[in-house]
Amino acid sequence: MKKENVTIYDIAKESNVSPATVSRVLTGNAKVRPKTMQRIIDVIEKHNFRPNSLARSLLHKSSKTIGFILPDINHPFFSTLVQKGEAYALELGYTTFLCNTMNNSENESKYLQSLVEKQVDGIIYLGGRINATDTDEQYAEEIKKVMERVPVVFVNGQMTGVDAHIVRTNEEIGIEKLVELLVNLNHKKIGFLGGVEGISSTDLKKNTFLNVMKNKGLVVNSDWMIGDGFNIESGEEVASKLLYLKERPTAVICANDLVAIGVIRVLTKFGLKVPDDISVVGFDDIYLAQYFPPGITTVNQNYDQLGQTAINVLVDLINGKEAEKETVVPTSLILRDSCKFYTK
Amino acid sequence: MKKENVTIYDIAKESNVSPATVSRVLTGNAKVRPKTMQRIIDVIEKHNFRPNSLARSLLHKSSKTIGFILPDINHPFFSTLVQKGEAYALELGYTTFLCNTMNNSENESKYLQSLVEKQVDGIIYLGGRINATDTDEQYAEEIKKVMERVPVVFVNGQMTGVDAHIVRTNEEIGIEKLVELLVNLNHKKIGFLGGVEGISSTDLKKNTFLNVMKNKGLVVNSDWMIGDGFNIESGEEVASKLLYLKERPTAVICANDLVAIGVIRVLTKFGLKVPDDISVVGFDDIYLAQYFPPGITTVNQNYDQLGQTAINVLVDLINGKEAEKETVVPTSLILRDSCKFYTK
DNA sequence: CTGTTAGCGCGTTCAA
DNA sequence: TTGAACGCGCTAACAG
Repeated sequence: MKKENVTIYDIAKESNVSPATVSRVLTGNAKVRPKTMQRIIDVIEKHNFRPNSLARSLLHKSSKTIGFILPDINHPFFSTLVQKGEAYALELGYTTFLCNTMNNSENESKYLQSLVEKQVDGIIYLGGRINATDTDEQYAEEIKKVMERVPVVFVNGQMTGVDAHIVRTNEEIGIEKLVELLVNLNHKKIGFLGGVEGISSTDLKKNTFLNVMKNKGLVVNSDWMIGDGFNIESGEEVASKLLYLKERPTAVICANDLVAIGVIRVLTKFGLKVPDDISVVGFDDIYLAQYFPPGITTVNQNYDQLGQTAINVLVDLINGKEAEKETVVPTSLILRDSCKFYTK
Repeated sequence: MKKENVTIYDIAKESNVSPATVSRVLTGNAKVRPKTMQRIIDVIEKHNFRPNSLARSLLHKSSKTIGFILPDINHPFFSTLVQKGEAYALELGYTTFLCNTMNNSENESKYLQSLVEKQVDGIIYLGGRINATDTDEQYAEEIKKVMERVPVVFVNGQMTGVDAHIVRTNEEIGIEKLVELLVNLNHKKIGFLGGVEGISSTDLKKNTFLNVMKNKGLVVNSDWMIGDGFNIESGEEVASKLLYLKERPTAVICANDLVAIGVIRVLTKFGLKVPDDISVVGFDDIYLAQYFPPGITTVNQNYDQLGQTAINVLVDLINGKEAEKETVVPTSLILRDSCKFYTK
């Protein structure tokens, strides 16, 4: 099935010019006599010739390619973010490699290697290892070695001991806004559901939640901070535990919208109405949040800005420019119908 | 920001061997004295050296890379399918380029070019241009030129005049099963909602629907075949039109699950209960179908098999083997709670 | 078992 | 305005 490759030599020969002239036409880097140019273009079109970007990249030591490492392309948070980043990178002349690790740490290593070998100009790192609150020493070493060769930007993550550029959502303020909303709605018993201990975004959200509650003089029952996961199933699981409690919270903040969906499902199934009997809020503002009944009040991730900023920082790094070490992207509260004034 | 590249020459020099020997330990293609090997490995590790796969691919004329062209990575059908295909390709030693065209035909051209230039070994084509019932002549020419250089597999699509290998879902049987289910549930007034005219999968589904209905001796009111789109919004829109009809269908088949979700939302909002007042079924069995209340009866796409088959066919083509010109992947009916026996 | 060499396809000197 | 020649990093073929 080998198809013979047409090269600039073939084009050159057929056009009675040198390969260098063909190259000039291709790149537009130098003047070529219009007549000659036209002749060459005709031959190129005739053979449907495309230059080999491998050879070009080899020469330039730049592939105009950015790699994305992400844990799960099926999770709407990541797919949305990646899409925004990709679109913007394309505008800037970069194509992208999407590396979906499927939440598998081994795959992260493989892909990291692969991206280096493929000579990407930069890497955007999302989730996975950089989401652990306690950094694994070995992983840190690995990424540091990668960073010696290729600039890397972490999105919503960090690794202790790794001096990477970071772009992140302001999750603290997001949680703060949610708590304040619920408190304004007269809720005093508020819980936090879902997430995974040891994952930095969860830990950060939980800590922020506890702090804000404390500042408001509100007590958090430890039974109200449970859950283990980021998907709908884990939301269902945690909600069913909630049902057995003698004293239930009147409102819950969920680690993300998927968890909120799971929680709402189970509560509804067992006869509790959202928001009438219990208020539920999420985080991320995924596409579904507006459509899942009753419409989920949540915190918008500002996907556009997050994606573009990450790319901007990375491209600056690629070009040897200075860049902010840490950029924090603001969030906004999205009010829908999953929470309500508490009247008791 | 240029980081100087370590090459096998540097490694060779420092290990007091020739570049060829370094290459041998890298590839494992020939024997090297263990002691020498160890010395080389040490130097490689010391410098954290990784071979440049660009150079390697240039030499081998094979990049061990597969490109995916897809219209929308945010659509769960595509993201799920791509994920399955990608995972399987990885097992076979191929990394993948994901090219998300964002439903933009220009981007399809760009990415097609880009993949050829990047010397991918093969291309999996999903959606977009190959989904048009009537093929655009120009697009056909373009893809034919690509196919002269790189093997291409179409998934759930086709182009008249383009002799491509195709792997597709058995959408006809899927629709047939849905109609039969509804008829067995005593429904006689059945509609088809959503989809876009001129998109082959829609046209195919609609035609199959009409044929099966005819064979059952059932009449389809043309007011019951409406809609324009594949997302939740379009489902909402079409459902609101349904509400104004004097005579409404007692059951509707939706072009996909997202449309079904939109339809259910609006019907519910206006006081019609699903499935009590009207039965609604979808297509694709996306992740959400089981979770969106009341749980959507649908047709499973068999993502694993679809993805793996596509990759298998493509890899066969890459290796110059014969492959089935068209492979049809079976579907299965997934029964949930969005339809019900009609009792009037 | 190891070294030398050539060439994959391209773009950029330098020289004409 | 054009051409000749080199080298990007790697590996296969050939010698030794």
